[in-house]
Amino acid sequence: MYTQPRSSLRSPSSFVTFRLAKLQASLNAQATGLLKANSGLSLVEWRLIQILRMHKSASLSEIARIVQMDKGQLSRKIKAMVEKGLLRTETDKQDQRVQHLKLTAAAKRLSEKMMPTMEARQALLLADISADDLATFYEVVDKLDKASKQRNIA
Amino acid sequence: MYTQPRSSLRSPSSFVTFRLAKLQASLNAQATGLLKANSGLSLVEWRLIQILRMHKSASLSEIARIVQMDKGQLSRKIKAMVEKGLLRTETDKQDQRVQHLKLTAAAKRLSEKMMPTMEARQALLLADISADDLATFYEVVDKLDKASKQRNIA
DNA sequence: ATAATTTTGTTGACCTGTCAAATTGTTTCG
DNA sequence: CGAAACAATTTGACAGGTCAACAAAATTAT
Repeated sequence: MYTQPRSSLRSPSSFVTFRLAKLQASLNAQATGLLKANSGLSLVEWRLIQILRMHKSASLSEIARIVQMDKGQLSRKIKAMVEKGLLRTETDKQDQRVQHLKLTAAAKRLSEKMMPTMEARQALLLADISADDLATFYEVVDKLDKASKQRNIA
Repeated sequence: MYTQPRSSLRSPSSFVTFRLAKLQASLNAQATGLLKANSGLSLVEWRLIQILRMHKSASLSEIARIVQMDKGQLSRKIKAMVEKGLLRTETDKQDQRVQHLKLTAAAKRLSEKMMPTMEARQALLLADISADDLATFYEVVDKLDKASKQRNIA
């Protein structure tokens, strides 16, 4: 017996992706606002700083792999951050193409300063959500992520 | 007794928002690819067409409210879509500022043509997800959405 | 009626995200 | 060695998204 697709597409908002897109926009606006008000950092800058806080030093390509961010965008962003005094670059001794990126003291200070706010935000976001529900949520996110990699449909 | 924040922020990828951002990028790429291959529509065009399929006729401001999209972006997009022959505009009789937007036959044909693919995609995305898990997922999305509207933190 | 306010839509400026081509340095292999 | 293949980064072009200023029309308040 044939059953209707679970979420019929009569309404655009029933597309999973519509809802996620709206959520994403809202989350971005919130984070961008907090960062701007408290540190002057952009969202991308904040993310790069967090990556480098973890990895101490990484090259553009490594970062691109880790966050799945576009190389081109990264290249430009890094250039700007070096000019703003947030990053230092060191050319690799063996391979002169690769630049190792490191945080400057200024970037570390800004990161320290923002961290409580960003953790408070994360806590606020998750406040009403039970551990079980959150686990289920992440499972679904992972499944969607996997399915979204598939490029041949119909 | 104090417990660690549920998701400690040692790793950037533990931010809910990191994961959602990556998922979003992947979903967008998938949809954009399908649309381009099968119809030449952009993602935004597809979304606007779906909104108008539901509402028959709507003004720019109404759409902006429905999808929470920027007025400026909409204005330009609509102009382009009128030029491409996807939309018609009709000036309101009572209020000469408002333009009612309607789909052209061409837009409806394209939408019909794409719909099976987009429904198949939606089905693929949700294939492995139980109804219960999906419900939980949507609940969490709604909670995140609400929390993301809060602008004063810390 | 008319001045002040609000609403609708347009425009300019600017940032982010994606794709592809170009550049430069490194490695592989005949 | 030297040509071809490969990898890291840069650049150009363009779509998407956000913000703020603006003009025109409508509403309201006096």
